[in-house]
Amino acid sequence: MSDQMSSGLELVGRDSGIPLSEAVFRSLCQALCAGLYRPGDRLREEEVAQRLKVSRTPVREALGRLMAKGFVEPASGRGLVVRSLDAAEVLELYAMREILEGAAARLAAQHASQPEIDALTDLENAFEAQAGDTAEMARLNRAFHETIFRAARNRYLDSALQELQDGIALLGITTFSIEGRPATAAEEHRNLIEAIASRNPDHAEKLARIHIQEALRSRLRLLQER
Amino acid sequence: MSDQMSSGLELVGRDSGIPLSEAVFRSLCQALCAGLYRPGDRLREEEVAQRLKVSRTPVREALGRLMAKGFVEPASGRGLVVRSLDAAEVLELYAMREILEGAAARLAAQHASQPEIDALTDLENAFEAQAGDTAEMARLNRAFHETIFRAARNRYLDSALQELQDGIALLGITTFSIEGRPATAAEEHRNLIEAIASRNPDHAEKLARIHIQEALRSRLRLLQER
DNA sequence: TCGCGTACGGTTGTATACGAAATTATTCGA
DNA sequence: TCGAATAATTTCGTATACAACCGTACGCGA
Repeated sequence: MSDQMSSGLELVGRDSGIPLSEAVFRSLCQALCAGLYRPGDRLREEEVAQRLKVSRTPVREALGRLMAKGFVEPASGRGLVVRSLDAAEVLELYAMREILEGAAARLAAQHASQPEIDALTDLENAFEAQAGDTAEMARLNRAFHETIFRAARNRYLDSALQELQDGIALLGITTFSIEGRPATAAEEHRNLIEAIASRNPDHAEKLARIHIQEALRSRLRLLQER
Repeated sequence: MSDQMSSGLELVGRDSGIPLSEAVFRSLCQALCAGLYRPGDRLREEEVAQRLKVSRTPVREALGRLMAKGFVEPASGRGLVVRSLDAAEVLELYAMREILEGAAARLAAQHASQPEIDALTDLENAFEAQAGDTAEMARLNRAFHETIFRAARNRYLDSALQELQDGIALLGITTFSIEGRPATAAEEHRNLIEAIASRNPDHAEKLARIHIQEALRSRLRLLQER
């Protein structure tokens, strides 16, 4: 634990030569993913500026980017509010993910280099070595999928998938907290790696789509038990 | 022709209650698509601000959004420059479009309402009624595709496809200036409408993918004859 | 003549100040 | 007591001013 947890919302990476607005943006992303701001919460420029001890200008820039990403939306006269994904949007998000992850797996089976395939195996081993640490599992899982994205050799596909991943991170708690989900996901990952390594695009796409469908099942179970 | 062509870059929609930064953003998008700024051109905040007769603040916000869309990129010390798509990127763009348009057509075959199918037919009729006006053909073509996007009932898919369309608009001249391309496209459109109307997802996806592949062929022919 | 260092100009990054619009609270009247 | 109108406050949108950074060009020395 950091000794300066305070009320959260710490300015990240101020030491580096990155612009302040970038640091503010990252801080807000982090705060949103950490659940520091819950959906429906107001997000006022002045308040954020004061908490981060910067002026409104860089805050404004960061909020603009957050709005472009769809994380927050304007609430007439009351500043911005953190958006929440309704049930329909969750379904659409996973439907889109199925399309894109399927396509990425197909392309990865065609274009992945041997080092990339090795990296997938390494990440998967690390993933399975993690027992109960869901946060670390989520991190490794994301790294695994991002490796596939890059292996697909299409920057538009890559950035679209990154966007979706961010949207999922916004949903909060990961599905790996569900009993048995990590083991199932691990097996799906292993099969997918094998399909990619054996250069079988059709099979890779099919397995990736099934993987996302299973992830959706877990997600819905998680949402409904609230 | 407008009587105020001047040197271009007119501030659009200032009368409405939209924020200035939004108006600046639209103006710049328009200018970019119109080829007023060519790839490689510098885009300085101060210069744009003066030409639009606003301060740097809203210009800065607009340029930030343009950068997020990948239309411009920072050139250290020299402001921003308009990005150009190299050959590899064009291929990736169309590959991504094939994936997404295919998925959209599939979903549209499942979810399109009768009014939407009628709208597609109307737009296609209007498209074929246009003889030589390539600009109007491009507009109708985009409306046609956007109707399919919406009919797919997935807002993530829709926004991703809109982004790609913007990227294509950035390429400049449309492929409809090629001899015979409008007629070919029209036939592909008709076949696609029929597949959607007869609720055949597999066929709709296949036809949409072929349509994009043909569009890419035309695009490459256009690029190579420079 | 070539290389290095310094100085200058240009460009963005950030802060602060002002104005407009919308919302909310309060008060007055019925 | 309830409704409507007005005033006050909050919040954003825009402008302007200042500071820091990065290239570039010029000059000096080897």
